[in-house]
Amino acid sequence: MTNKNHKDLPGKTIERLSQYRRLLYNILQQNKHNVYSHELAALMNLTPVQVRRDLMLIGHSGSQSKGYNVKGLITLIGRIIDSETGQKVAIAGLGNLGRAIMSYFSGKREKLSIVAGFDNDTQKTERIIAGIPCYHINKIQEVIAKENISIVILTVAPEAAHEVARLFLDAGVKGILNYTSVPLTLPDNIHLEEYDIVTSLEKLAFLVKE
Amino acid sequence: MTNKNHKDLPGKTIERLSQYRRLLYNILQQNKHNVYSHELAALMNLTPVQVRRDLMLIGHSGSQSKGYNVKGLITLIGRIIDSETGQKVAIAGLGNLGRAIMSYFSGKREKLSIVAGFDNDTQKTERIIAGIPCYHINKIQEVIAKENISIVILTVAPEAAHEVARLFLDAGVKGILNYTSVPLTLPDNIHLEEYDIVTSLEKLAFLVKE
DNA sequence: TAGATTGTTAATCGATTAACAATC
DNA sequence: TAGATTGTTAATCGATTAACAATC
Repeated sequence: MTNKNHKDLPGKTIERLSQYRRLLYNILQQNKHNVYSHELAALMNLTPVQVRRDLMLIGHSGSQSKGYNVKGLITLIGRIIDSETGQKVAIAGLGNLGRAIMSYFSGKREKLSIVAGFDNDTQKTERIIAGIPCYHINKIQEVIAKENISIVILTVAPEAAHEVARLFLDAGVKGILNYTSVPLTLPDNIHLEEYDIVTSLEKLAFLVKE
Repeated sequence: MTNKNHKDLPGKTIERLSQYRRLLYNILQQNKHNVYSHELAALMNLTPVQVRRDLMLIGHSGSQSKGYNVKGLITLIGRIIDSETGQKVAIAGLGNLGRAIMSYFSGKREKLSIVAGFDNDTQKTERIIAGIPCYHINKIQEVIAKENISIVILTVAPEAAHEVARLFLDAGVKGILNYTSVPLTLPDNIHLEEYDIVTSLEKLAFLVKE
């Protein structure tokens, strides 16, 4: 049964859809037009059942003889996770991490592009880094409105995290990807993803020492 | 009841312990020696119950009048997640992301230190970056053994991910923190944490567009 | 005593996996 | 028909939250 309401797809399924798509592009480049659930599963370290269940949830069906059609699946995933009109992203904080993300993303996703960088250090602003124009943070309001930016990636220093987040919220941003080590508390209508490098390294260290 | 067997603490609890500890250090710096579960919860965007349950699982008890003792809790968390002797970490890939992590970590954790960087570009190796000596990847075996490094952070290009991971496994590393966008398949006795920036940004974009 | 808090079990929620029918 | 595969429900597992007793 097709699940028309993509809003209520499990969060983990959404994450995997993003990863399936990337692998599917690779598969297509190898001129392979169909793929079995166990092949995708092996590539992603999952069980074939989980792959089939994810595809069931988005209403993509395959054939027992040939598996799933790669192009069709790429298209469907795009219809689900991409926005039709495209979404624009800003980066706050142009240190090593900010620049790493900038150059990593540069031109990768059609529907999701980083279009502005911000920093409070004038040495780093009013110029173009990795193809992306960079501004002083006192231009947040102006640039966010003009470019219609809906998402910001926070890579600022911990001390500045709360304040900078607030500036972007006031400017109208709807989602924050928080790479500072400071947990943020945001209004309910703002979406938040947080990731903390220290935490994941400490967790791994805990697992390794056992 | 004290859970002596820290091995089977829930993974999510381990992650939160790392974050509690960081906040507790801040609290201590403000000369606050006790903290209530609702205070910690507010700082981390959790419910007080969840905080209390985590602390129950590690066997730390508080007082109804004063809450939890900050120093005692820091010490206990350290006993659980740190290794007594300390653990050493290498970074593979000295691009923007690798360097961001290096400078971020530099001297932050006593029991967990990044002691070597590796790259295949000789321009970036045989020198010291952010206080950390950097070597050509043909020295992996030698350096990992000499320094007794048990964890590697992978920030290499996607094409190189599998090959480089293998080199480190062969050299005896026990855990991999994978920041390449390539999912890795590893032997059961090797611990793995993966994080993919593109996936989290795409997930956030999906949530925002709804 | 009333109010605030900790500590703990049971219930719920979310995600994965087992089991198996249906199809090629 | 036998074997491999997809599709789907039910069972299980893991994590969070609700409920409440105990204590200061």
